[in-house]
Amino acid sequence: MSIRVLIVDDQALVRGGLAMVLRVHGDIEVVAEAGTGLEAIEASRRHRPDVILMDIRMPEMDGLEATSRILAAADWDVRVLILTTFDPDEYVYEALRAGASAFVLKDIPADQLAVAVRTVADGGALLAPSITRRLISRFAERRTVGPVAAGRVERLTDRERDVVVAVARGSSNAEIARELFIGPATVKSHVSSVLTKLGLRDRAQVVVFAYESGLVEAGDHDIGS
Amino acid sequence: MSIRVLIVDDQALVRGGLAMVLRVHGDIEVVAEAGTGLEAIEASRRHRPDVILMDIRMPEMDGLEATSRILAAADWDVRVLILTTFDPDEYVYEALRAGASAFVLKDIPADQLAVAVRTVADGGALLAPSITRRLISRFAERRTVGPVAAGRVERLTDRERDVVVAVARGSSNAEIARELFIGPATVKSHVSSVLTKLGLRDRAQVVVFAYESGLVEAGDHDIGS
DNA sequence: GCCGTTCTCCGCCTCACGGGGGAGACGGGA
DNA sequence: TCCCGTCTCCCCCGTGAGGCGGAGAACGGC
Repeated sequence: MSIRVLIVDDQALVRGGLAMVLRVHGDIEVVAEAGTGLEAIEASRRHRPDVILMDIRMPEMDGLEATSRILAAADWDVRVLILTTFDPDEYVYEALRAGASAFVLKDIPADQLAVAVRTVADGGALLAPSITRRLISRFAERRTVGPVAAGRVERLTDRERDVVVAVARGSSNAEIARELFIGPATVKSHVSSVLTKLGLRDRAQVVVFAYESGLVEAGDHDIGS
Repeated sequence: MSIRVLIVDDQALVRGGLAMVLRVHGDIEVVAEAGTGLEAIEASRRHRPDVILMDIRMPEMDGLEATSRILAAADWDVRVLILTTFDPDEYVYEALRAGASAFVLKDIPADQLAVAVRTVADGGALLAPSITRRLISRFAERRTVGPVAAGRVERLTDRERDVVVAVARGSSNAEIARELFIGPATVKSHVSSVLTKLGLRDRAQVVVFAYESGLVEAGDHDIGS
């Protein structure tokens, strides 16, 4: 059971090179090639590949757009591996949002490319080391050194932190009072000292602070219930 | 110039195996081994390795704690590669926050481990495919399907979105008016329609909405200037 | 014992915020 | 042509929010 691959790149030479590199592996089969985003959509529908090697910069429709369209319309199991020359941030994040499973640079060694294809086909994901680095640091800075925020969170007392978290859920003072089993006046005084200690103006800024400092994280809770 | 590696694992057999696997590569040199977190700190200080292969579960002090302590105290260039058996979420995120450059599972093929060590030593980062997958999906879901938020953002007009973003930076109505070159009354009416359309109560909840829906993201801007 | 911190709560005052309602201008679509 | 959505702006009014000042109780350290 070989891995069926579709190669998408506007340069025929690149397509040929990739196909040649992959064909030497017995478990990988290049079933089609495409030179534009539109062709990629058409080819993927007809050949139903397991993995698509997708370039980004292409005429007619770029690889990111093609990726989201293919994934949105696919009724079979297909994964997209973005293969590009440069690694500008926007592309990476857009690609991940588009649903790509991998983002590797074209300077990848030939044997590593086959590994990447297998990894993706197996349901895994894979990023170029430099990109992984950025993604990690972007993720890691969340809880560690929020910009101005850092170094001020610890000045808050436990109770004040409770209040901040509640405020960051969108609760009013009265609601917070009920949640924490204290009087509304107490909530107000906690909020006041929080505002003073953090140099903020109102509860809206407290919410911003909570997210930026990592005290709460997007996805932690719901809104609008 | 070989890569100097410190191996940290509480099981001597595992340490030996890893050392053996790595030693066959001419460019990698195992300079020391440690069996606990405390030993790891001591050994890293003495041998100043380029890369540390770090297990998580260990007596005395676990690998995550040891990682952050080593990285915090290090005055030379050292990177940590977390090498563990399982892949529970908490560990991954804690490891990334602790400053690890890589997180790979022990079922990694021997030759891939050497690749991982070289990647990390080169300043890159690397995650096990399954973990990359989770990190990506965790990242991707931000802008796509914010819980209740999703499906409501698009009901906002362009101008209303502008206002929401401004509110989510912690701006007051007067400030937003200056930022957008419109009257304060106009800002109020935009904010009002936003509150109505989204079923929210006040601007604090708008901030929550903005973060939860991905309209703004932690790290996008500063607070407290 | 005294002092500092934290948590709890009270009042008073001011004002930005948000609801309600209305209105004129512009542009696109029926 | 008329209608609708959007953007702009205005009024009044009630209230929640936040600043300021004060106070008592519990706890722990000196």
